[in-house]
Amino acid sequence: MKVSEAKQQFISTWGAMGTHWGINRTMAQVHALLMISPDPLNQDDIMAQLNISRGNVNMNIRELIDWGLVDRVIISGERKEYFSAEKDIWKVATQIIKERKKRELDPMMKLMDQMSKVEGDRNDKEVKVFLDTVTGIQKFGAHADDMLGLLVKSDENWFLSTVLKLIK
Amino acid sequence: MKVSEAKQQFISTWGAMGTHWGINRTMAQVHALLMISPDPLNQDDIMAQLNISRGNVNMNIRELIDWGLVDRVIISGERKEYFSAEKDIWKVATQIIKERKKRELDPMMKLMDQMSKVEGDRNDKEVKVFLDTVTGIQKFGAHADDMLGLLVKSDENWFLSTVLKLIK
DNA sequence: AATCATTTTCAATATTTTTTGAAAATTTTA
DNA sequence: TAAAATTTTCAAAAAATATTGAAAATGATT
Repeated sequence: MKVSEAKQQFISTWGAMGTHWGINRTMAQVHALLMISPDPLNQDDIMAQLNISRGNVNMNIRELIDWGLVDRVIISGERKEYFSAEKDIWKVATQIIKERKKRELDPMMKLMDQMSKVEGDRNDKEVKVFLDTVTGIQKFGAHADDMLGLLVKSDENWFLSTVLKLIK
Repeated sequence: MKVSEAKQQFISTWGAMGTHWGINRTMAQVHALLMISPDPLNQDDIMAQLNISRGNVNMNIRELIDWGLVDRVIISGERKEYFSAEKDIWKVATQIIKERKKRELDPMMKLMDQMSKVEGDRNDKEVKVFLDTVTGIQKFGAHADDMLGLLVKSDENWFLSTVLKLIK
């Protein structure tokens, strides 16, 4: 496989993967493109490479910056804005996990807290099953939280790799 | 908050959460409804509770069965089919993780393997950055795999909770 | 085997999400 | 400060996705 071909494939796959994870296909493609670009790109570069409109590039880039996955880069002597993506995949993952936790897990857990205070007779089967589900999610959430923290740290932790293999 | 109100809220939140994770809103709602239902429900029950058509219920139930999250239940004396969802949230999570790994992570890693064999000069910056990205994803994927295995097992493993807290 | 009950399918429709592109806003240059 | 370059916005159009509902298929009962 040639490099140019492989790059196309990479971008397209990363985009498809994005849709499975609740991320806009184009946003994921822009991200992929920037990850494998040795140098920062500007809006026109991205438009040309992905065959999409200026407005589309602009919106998705903004979103990527919002997620902390892409940075604006100033190139001296250049008038246009350039963009580059974090290339260390660990940092990318860490960033995504942090954001999703903040945007999704935290609010969900807050809601579960409220729901666990629901009024009703605990001997009622309806109420019991509902509360059990809520409590289960709460416990799971706390654990998942620890787990994600662990994933983020495990890269740098020599001890952990050993433990992981051991338990597996 | 009253139970009926809380249930509605739960279903709606679980549905919204689903869309963030690449899951059809209705499918997530049906799942939520079944999780908090003390007894199995049939198609008509689900239609009534969620205000959706028969065809829609049918398709989403089938998908949930496909994911291993819902089971058909035979109720003796009843002619209709009934459905129930796994209520242990750990089993639910385990099942989802297993399925997503199989459907998404595994094929992605296979593709990365192919891409790592791309032809081209490794001194070329273009090629180098591309290969570094691919390699990074491969390493991350392997690690994430271990990690998911760990998450799945950690529920039953007394030792792990300690380690988790320790490292945090 | 005919009738009734239930489930499944799928073309048509509705809804949601994404994309476009031109106008407006902003920034830079002269 | 006017003109040129660039970025941003957002209403309208296009595309993708989800939903409906009625007809067909399947299964159960008499």
